[in-house]
Amino acid sequence: MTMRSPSSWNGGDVDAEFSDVWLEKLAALKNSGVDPYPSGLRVVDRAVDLHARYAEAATPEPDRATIGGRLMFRNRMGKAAFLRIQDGTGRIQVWAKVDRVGPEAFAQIDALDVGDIVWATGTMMRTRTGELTISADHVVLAAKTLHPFPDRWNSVTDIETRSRARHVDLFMNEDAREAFRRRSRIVSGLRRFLEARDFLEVETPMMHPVAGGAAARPFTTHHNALDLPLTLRIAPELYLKRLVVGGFERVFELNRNFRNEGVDGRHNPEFTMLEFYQAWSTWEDLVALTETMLEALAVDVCGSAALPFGDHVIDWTGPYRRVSMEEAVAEATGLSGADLRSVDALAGWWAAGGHSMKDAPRTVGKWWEQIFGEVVEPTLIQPTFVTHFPIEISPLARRSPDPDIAERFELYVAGFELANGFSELADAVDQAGRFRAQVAERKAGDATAMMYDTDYVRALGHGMPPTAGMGLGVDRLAMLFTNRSSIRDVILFPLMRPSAG
RNA sequence: GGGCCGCUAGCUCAGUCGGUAGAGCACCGGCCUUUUAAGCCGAGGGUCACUGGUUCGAGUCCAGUGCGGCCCA
Repeated sequence: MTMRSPSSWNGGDVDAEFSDVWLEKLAALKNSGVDPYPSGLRVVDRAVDLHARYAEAATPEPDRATIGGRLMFRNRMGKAAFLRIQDGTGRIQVWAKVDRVGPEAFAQIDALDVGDIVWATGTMMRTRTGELTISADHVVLAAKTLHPFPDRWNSVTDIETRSRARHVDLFMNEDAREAFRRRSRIVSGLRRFLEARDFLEVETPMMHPVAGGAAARPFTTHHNALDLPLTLRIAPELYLKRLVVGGFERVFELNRNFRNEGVDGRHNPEFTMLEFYQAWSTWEDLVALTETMLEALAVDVCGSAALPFGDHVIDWTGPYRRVSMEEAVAEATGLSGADLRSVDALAGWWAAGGHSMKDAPRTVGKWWEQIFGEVVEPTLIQPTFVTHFPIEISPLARRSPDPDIAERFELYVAGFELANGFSELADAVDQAGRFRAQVAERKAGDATAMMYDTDYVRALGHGMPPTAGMGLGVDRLAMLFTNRSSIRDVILFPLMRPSAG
């Protein structure tokens, strides 16, 4: 049986959920008049503050300290005990002996289990070996655990157990706590960076009549009172640009998107994306802004611009390498000149490499996309801007002087896509045509092709200033900044099948 | 969707050639007033993921299913 979780439903049977041993402990406490879940206890001190305050004091003044937290280790020795308590900041040791707390109170301390939430008050001291310790006057059970404590040495390592029971992962593993603290600093750092540049944070709908702004399958849902089919959003893009039309010239949204696709080490069906739009700008302005932002964020959050990731050290110092998709494909294939714009030449190279021709692309741009994704993408370890994307896979981006090429870029790091941005298409008539082409592809069987968004075309018709916009995958950035190879290690509660237990 | 791997006590894991189900920690009982993964003595705890098959006998071999992990598409 695996560790129980909210997703494993047993019909609410308490006796099935908790073993007899622990329910008997709980009953014994209640029978002896001890409230196992008391209210109103307050803490005055935190472990990290105590360690800082007495760092220089060999024999600290007998100042009072009052702390609370989870009992992580306990050394009982007859008529005295050491308790090591972990609060939200760290650990502090508590020393309790019977001739100070009294025999009745000591019996209750003796009955504590590792894993209990404990409150303690006393005076500061150091042990014989110099460890800062609270010599307790009172130790009180603040919340009784009903579960056996995980292995003291090995903790909980299985990624499934850690994901399903994140609370256990967090109180057992400091590196898990640190990863999620760092993720929080990444999010707040991104927010501060943009707010300092006069961006306005907005919240646009998560439920869309027409899911748009990206090539992805949506989740579907339904509004009862309006009898309205809805989809969860796959991107906030179209709403954000309608705000730019409205005159909010710098907007961003830092929030969840939902894509009804597979789950693996880099994909969770709901994921956090930063999207921002800046009027009176081009894609090249955002490339520069992105370099500035990520370098500053790495230093701010991680203390360095050179961060380990797997076997690599990623150097987040700008400027990053730039390569056009056509150059990247030329380098990968050895093709040149007209061959790079020839479906036959590209298909020939692909087939000659022994690759499958099943569902082969029918346009130059889609061949570039396929060859790039297959051959080039995994090799882009250091931050690299790939630029000048094919127009037919960029239905919301402005055309470059070459009408087959969009003013678009993507940022690749560690072999995967981290960000995607472009100069926004402002021509409502061109946009209408691009949507129609997408609808045609959808009818031809591409379930990820976009749908025609009338509201968006109508909005563009009011005139949008020349604008550039970008989306950045926050979960993936968190992976890169915390050196985690699985997205499940940086999402507190990743989607998982309900466990059988 | 395909391939490979995993699933044994609450946790981390052993389990040989098919022959009585194991260890450490946790939990329970006893001792222990400065420990540091405290220590010492003793006890309990198992639907070996599930279903079926082969066999005198299956944790072990075979097939299927479930959940998960890694790689590929």
